[in-house]
Amino acid sequence: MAVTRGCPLARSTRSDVVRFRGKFIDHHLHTFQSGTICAVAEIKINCGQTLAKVSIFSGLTESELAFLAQRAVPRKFSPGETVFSEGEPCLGLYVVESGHIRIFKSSAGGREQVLSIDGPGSSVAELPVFDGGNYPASVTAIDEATLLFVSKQDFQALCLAHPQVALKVLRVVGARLRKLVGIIEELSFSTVRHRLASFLSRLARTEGKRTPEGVEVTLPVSNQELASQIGTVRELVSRNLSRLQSEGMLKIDGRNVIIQDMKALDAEINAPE
Amino acid sequence: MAVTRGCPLARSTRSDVVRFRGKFIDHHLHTFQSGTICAVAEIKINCGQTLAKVSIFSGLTESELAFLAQRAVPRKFSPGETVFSEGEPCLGLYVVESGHIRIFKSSAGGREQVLSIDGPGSSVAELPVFDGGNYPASVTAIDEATLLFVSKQDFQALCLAHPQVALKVLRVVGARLRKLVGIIEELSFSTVRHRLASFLSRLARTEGKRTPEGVEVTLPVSNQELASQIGTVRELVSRNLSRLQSEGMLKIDGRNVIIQDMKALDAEINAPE
DNA sequence: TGCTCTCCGTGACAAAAGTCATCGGCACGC
DNA sequence: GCGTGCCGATGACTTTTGTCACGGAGAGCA
Repeated sequence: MAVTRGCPLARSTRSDVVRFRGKFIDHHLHTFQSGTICAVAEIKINCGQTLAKVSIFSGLTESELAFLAQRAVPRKFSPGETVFSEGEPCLGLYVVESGHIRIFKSSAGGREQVLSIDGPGSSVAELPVFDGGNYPASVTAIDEATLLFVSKQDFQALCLAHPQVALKVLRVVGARLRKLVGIIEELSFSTVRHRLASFLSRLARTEGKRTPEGVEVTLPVSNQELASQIGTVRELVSRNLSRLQSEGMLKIDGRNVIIQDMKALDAEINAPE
Repeated sequence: MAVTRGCPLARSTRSDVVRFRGKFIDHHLHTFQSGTICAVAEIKINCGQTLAKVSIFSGLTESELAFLAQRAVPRKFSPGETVFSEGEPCLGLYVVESGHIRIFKSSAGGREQVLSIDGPGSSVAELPVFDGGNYPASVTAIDEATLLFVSKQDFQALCLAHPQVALKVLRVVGARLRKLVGIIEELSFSTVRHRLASFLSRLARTEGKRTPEGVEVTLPVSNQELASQIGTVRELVSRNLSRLQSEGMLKIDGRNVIIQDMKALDAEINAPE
């Protein structure tokens, strides 16, 4: 219960002005009428365009999007600010317009387990909207982020009126479920070393640069955060990274990692046990 | 990779006649016309009634259920028989008519992690139906079980025609997601001892009998299976049970467990770490 | 009766995970 | 320039987890 870890991922860029804005437009404003505040009205103009890009809303007509845009409430968040917390009653879902969010569970002992990191176009909490329960996990903004809030009622109505949307939601949710099952698999069957190797390999594939020395990647986060993402603690990440380095697979320089032996790393992942 | 564990949960009641029946009506028969085989036609009569009891189909009209019943293909399984395996392309979903099924992942090392145990009225694989991917986990029958197979196409059509069904599916899927998140939480944050205590406590609450000695429960499964359910190995379940016993919380007699100190057990669950 | 299987419990280890404490670096703000 | 906080590395331990190997109980079968 102790633990004052501060907000993970939130770094230098803190801005309390924006934070205030975030607080200002709060949860209970989904009954909010557009146009009362200029800045907000302005954001709304973009909503239609943003919404069209969101996978679950693609395929809706112009006017349907407008309908939705009318009802979507934009909320701004500063890095580390919480969108909602595990256990709170679910009022509606969010769509990420810009920035990134972090969905996670936290333990009594102060540890955190990241379930998903999502960027623009993703929707968050599509599911608790339907089963009536509380939010099963917490969500915070990673960077400066704008989310659109859509109330439970509006969204359910939309799904009834447009079965296509419901099918899209199911598709998205399918992906989410796969991700969760993947996490379970890794936690249940593999070691920290495996998970770390797996993380690095994924990173290398998605954004590694080939250099004569090997594939170069930049760790996007601190060891602490990395630990939360692969389900362990800071120290073990540090130690395992060192170990991989001493075994000659990697070369670490701050957050820069050069994977010298990609084969060995991948072999690590499909290792016997 | 070694491991010849035999089929878990499948016990004495094996019947090869039924197994043959199960194989006979196979995956590719969803184009199957009703009436060609008497026995099957007979089962179909019950389909409508069964389907009405399935949560995702409740609320459909008589004729809609009949429509679905026409297309649903019954398949029988013997204990331990596999319904489908992880990685296979998803052809449709199943509804449990009778018996129980076991959804699980297996590791290269031969370990298994149970994701869910479902009984009559549950649907299985609602999700991969929509996102087009393969089945994310394997499913086997636990006991003698009858499942109804509904093809992807039929089900999608149904959802489009009856948005209510889609919403129901979303509700069901919400529950599934919660369960998965719960598993992740337990795996990530707690020890085998915790998970075991948690399992016992749950069991005691749902089907414990009060006796002068304490709450009496019967373990529904072998230690091996229990291990798969809480994400560990046989030996650890055995050892931890013994330890709880030696600490005076339990009294174990075969699969009969008397929880003498329910308070201590629950304290164990919400323990510091 | 003996054979085979599954199930359960355990001892002996080995390996992995996690805790605690310490140290040095770096950025920021006052 | 100095305190404060986050960050990373690492040593020293403890606990937990997992593996291997064995032995014994009990069911089912030929």
